[in-house]
Amino acid sequence: MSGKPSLSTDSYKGVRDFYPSEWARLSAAFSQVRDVLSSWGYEEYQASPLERSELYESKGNEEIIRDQTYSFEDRGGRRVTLRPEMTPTLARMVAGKRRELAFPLRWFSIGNRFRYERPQKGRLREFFQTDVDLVGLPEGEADLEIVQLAYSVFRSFGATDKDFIIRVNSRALLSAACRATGYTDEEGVREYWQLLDRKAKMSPEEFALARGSRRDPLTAVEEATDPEVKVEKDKLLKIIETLKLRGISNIVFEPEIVRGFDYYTGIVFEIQDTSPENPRALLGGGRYDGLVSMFGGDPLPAIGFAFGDVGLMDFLTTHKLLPENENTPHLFIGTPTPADIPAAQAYAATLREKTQFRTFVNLTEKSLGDQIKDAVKRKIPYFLAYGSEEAATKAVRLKELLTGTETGISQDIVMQHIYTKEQES
RNA sequence: GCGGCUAUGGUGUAACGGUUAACACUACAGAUUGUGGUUCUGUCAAUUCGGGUUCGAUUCCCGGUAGCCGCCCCA
Repeated sequence: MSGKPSLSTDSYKGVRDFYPSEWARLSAAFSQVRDVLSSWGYEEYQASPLERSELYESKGNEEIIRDQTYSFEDRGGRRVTLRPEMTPTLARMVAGKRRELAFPLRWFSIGNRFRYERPQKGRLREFFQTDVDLVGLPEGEADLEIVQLAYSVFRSFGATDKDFIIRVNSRALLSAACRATGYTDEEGVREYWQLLDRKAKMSPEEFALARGSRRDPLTAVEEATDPEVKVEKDKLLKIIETLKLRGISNIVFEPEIVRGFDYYTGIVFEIQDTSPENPRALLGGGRYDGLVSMFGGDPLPAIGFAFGDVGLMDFLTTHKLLPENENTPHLFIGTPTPADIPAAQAYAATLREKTQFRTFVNLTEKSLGDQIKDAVKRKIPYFLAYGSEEAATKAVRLKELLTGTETGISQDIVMQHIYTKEQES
């Protein structure tokens, strides 16, 4: 390359390229998540990232839509938004077929989300998120299952209860506390919640100053003298108690957590990393009983949670829990001369035929020595040369590149040999 | 949207107001034409972009862009 490149190889601002080794790690984590969710009977669904803009606007707060999503007009004059979150899509899909679906639904989806924001730590313009929802059941056992499921996902990676903490609160409790302290107007309540959301970043004095002279709803939660507050608080404490009895030791009542979404109506919760380097919420969720009815019809209760890939990978890295995944081919089949390629390809085909065996044939004109170098560089564990000699004798010399040992065996048992070796290690 | 810091080959670093911008790794080629890793030799490859100061700028100044960090926001 000489001179200046006319075209940048950088990815677009705030999005990532995943080269095979990186994608292998991420997709291994996704597989793990899929396995756990499937084992609980949750079914995967998928939808396009393109949505009509109204889907997000109908929840209010137009500023967010305008400033913080990728929105544009298509050639037919339709306003389009790249989905910033999955829940409205889920609600739309559920509402669209509510007469034919078998409730309760246990659904999940793993896919990309887009937010037009300034990229910074843990926040990108495109990220992958797993959304898990249980639709059609009112508060009760469904709430317990969803929290248990979130816990199980993290535990399945090998995390212990010390690695993370589940913080639980209730929107119903917060609402009752606000009413009890005289926050009657919706706007005032929302302002207070936003303030509460930031409380962790503020000093107590700053918080008191920002709150003004009114009585703090958190005090009402603490005292629980108001009957309505007491009912909600007892209900929440009971849930936490039950979850502890079911083996979740790292769950706490945290009256300050709010979660950002407006549509939450009941329990809200988040999972936080306990390591000091990674103080962000890794997973968030809650009950949203009103969302589906925005599409008409009776309210349909639902509860769910979501977690992003960035936080998850940070968590797994800091706690050394990254699952191993090998996308790497098992075997490099070298060819002494280009004329050997057809025979080698035919042999490779027989190796692939019955299993997921990952192998390919050298198509370059490099010498066998260079082909081996190539295989080493690609971190491929096995190498064999396939040429006229092997085609005639039906025997190959299988080379284990890590140790340098070479085994002369019948070409029919190569796969078996490699699998046996892998099981031993 | 606001603020701070940063920007040198593909990667990680170095240096300087003045001739060929250094080193390591990587890549590529060869020593080595049916069996690698070591070693040796060689080659390719960079001062983010625009403007200013200056005899001269990669270096100093301003702006753009990008990255990181913080704020706002997090629906």
